[in-house]
Amino acid sequence: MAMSEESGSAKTAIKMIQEAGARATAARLIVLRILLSADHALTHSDVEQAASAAGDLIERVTLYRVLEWLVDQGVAHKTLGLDRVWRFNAHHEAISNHAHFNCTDCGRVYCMESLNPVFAITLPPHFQLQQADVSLQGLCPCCTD
Amino acid sequence: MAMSEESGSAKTAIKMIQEAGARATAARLIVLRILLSADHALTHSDVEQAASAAGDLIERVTLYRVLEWLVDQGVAHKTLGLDRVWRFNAHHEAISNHAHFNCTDCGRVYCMESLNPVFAITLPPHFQLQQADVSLQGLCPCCTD
DNA sequence: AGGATTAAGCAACTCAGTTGCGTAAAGGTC
DNA sequence: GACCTTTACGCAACTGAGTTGCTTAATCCT
Repeated sequence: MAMSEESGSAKTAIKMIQEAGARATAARLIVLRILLSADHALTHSDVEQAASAAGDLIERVTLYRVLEWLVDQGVAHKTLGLDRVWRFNAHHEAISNHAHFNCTDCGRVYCMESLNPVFAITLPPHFQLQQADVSLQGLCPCCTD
Repeated sequence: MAMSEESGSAKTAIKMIQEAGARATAARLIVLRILLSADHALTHSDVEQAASAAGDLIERVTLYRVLEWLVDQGVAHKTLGLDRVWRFNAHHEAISNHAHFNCTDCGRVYCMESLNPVFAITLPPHFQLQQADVSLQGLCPCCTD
């Protein structure tokens, strides 16, 4: 697996991984760099294609494990699209609970980082709330007429 | 496929199907009856097991098609669980947009019918909102210590 | 009851994600 | 810098939800 010379965002990627106290392997750097530079959440195969387009071939299973690992480390997070496919996203700064926007046309998923809606919830008895997510559906900029 | 005698909820099921202007087949009645009597959203295999427990064997593909059909008719609706499995639910009365509660322990999904949170959303430019869903995570009554 | 329409049933398939295990790479130690 | 332990990669085979095509059977309208 060829490692190209480090760019600005790659350094950040290395830092993020090393701060997690783990090995900065080629696959992890490549994947994290791709996630960081994307403007929307990427599927496994999106990442695979992006890597391959850059000349980096990443093995299927490795990619699954890297993505899962990034989520476990808190470096990335994942959302389930309406097509039952996980999509991954990474951010330079830790962001709080935020909404996701699913495009009903192209299927892309966007993180609405600044969108943290406040709403009051009163659950039925014996339900213990841990987290609340907002999922938005509509048309993304690429798909608006 | 054996049809047992009609109970109260089954009549409603028949009505709901006939009002959709379609054939009230055995499979559709059985499935709809099961969905109506459940207190939480059911997976394909939940329905299959419930039917089989009642002595009604429903073919895999038929079940998929019935569930999909019920959703298309607006009689049932479906939500994606965190395990990437669709869960189905039916209600005697049409209910508006509502939140879903995902139990992080047992995986069950509950419709919070009376829970229709209001929140203000301002999207980035060129995003067109069509729908907003709220997904809750936590412990359900079965799983609370 | 008869006949056109529509759904059920079966088999084979797709596709995202997983598991097990042997090999290779990372990074600390001498 | 070479060595060694730990950890990740790579490969193959598997799982399980959901789909598709096509034949047979059931529904229900007249």
